[in-house]
Amino acid sequence: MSVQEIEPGRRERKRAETQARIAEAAARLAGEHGIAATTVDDIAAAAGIGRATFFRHFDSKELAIATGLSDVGAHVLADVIRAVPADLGPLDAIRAAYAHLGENFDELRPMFLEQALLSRSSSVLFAWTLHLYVDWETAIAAAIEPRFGDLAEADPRPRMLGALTMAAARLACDVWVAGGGHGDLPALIQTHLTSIDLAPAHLTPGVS
Amino acid sequence: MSVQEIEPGRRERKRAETQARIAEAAARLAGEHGIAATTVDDIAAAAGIGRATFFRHFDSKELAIATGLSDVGAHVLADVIRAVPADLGPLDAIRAAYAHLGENFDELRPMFLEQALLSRSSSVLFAWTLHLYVDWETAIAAAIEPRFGDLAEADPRPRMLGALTMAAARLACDVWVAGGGHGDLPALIQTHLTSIDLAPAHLTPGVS
DNA sequence: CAGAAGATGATACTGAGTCTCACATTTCTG
DNA sequence: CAGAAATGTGAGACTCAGTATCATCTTCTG
Repeated sequence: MSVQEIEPGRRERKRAETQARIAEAAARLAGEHGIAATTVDDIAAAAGIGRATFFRHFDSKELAIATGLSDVGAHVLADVIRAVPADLGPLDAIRAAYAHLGENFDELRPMFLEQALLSRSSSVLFAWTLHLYVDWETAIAAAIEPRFGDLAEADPRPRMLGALTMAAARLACDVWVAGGGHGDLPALIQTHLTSIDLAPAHLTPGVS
Repeated sequence: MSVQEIEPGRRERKRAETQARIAEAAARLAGEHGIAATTVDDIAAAAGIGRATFFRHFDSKELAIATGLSDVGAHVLADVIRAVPADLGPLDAIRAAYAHLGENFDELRPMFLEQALLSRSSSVLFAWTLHLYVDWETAIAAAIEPRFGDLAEADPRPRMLGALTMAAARLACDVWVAGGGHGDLPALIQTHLTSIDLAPAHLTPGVS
């Protein structure tokens, strides 16, 4: 009850800022000099912290890089989903969010391509990228949950749809990168997302 | 054209055997003493090879452990899918394969639970487990591909369905582990797999 | 059987990740 | 507002993962 009034704790905010600074430095240095040539000491120095502090924020070098690479482009999806008209169903909301994110894709294209190539250049980094995807899955699931009208207790659908969304993004990105980064990535993601038809009518009754 | 006649190369077979021996030793030692307490030297010694040879077979300690953990239970899915009646559609084939694998699940339950807990006990190991899942995705996609009647060039459906299958397995396993490993894991996977209804009719026309 | 190609083990080296400790900063409490 | 408690920080030491090199041995090819 003295200096800080509105804030939700000064420590937490500083911590988040430091974390973002580390991730940004990690991704930038890895992009400039390559992953192998970027040491934790370099990243820590660039972020203005000590080496020990680095590991208090990230479990590994690769996780910091992966976080820095994707903070720019992906975790925002959950926020966009929340901002989309409330009368859209879960899947439609995701599609609308991707459409919204794709609007100024051309500006971001070079950055996206560089990040996609980098995260696929090392299997360690790719593994950590996949680990991050699980976090986003959870975030997406939480964001679309209110849009299910008939949600039972412990309903698997939000999580499954979150996983499906991230899978669509990842596989579409694979195709996009294989094509040299030309082509419309957001549209590719939408194509992937809506490619499979899992209507109950297609299930053969009696199979197990 | 002297001693080896039928074999597909002696080198390749030995290499596969060594790899399996390493993975088995890695998973066993990690299960007995924990991941942190298991060094690459230990694993190499237990597998009867030198330290340098270990890294010629696996990119990391965690990948070897993850491979050893899951070789027992999951990569076989693709083979089972191929063995299932040819007139079943892609999704039905996957469901039938899970049903088949679930038949003697009770015997394997303790092993599955131990492995699931272990792979979730360390975020590094979990990241590498996710990395393996991508390989399985690909294997599953290849196995169900012939079951799509109308497959276009570079059709995303097999890969998407592969990803969906692995997501269902992973998320169901999360729920299963959270419930203490009681409950019917194969049935949980099936529930997850068929939970989301992605019929085209549900897509609102005009949403971007 | 001889040479090519590849696998192996030993060794040395870099750097990731962990731990501990002294010190600084923030938050809590009276 | 002060002092206490809790938490964040950097520095240094240490273990071990992961890489590179080289001599030796095994497997394939003709």
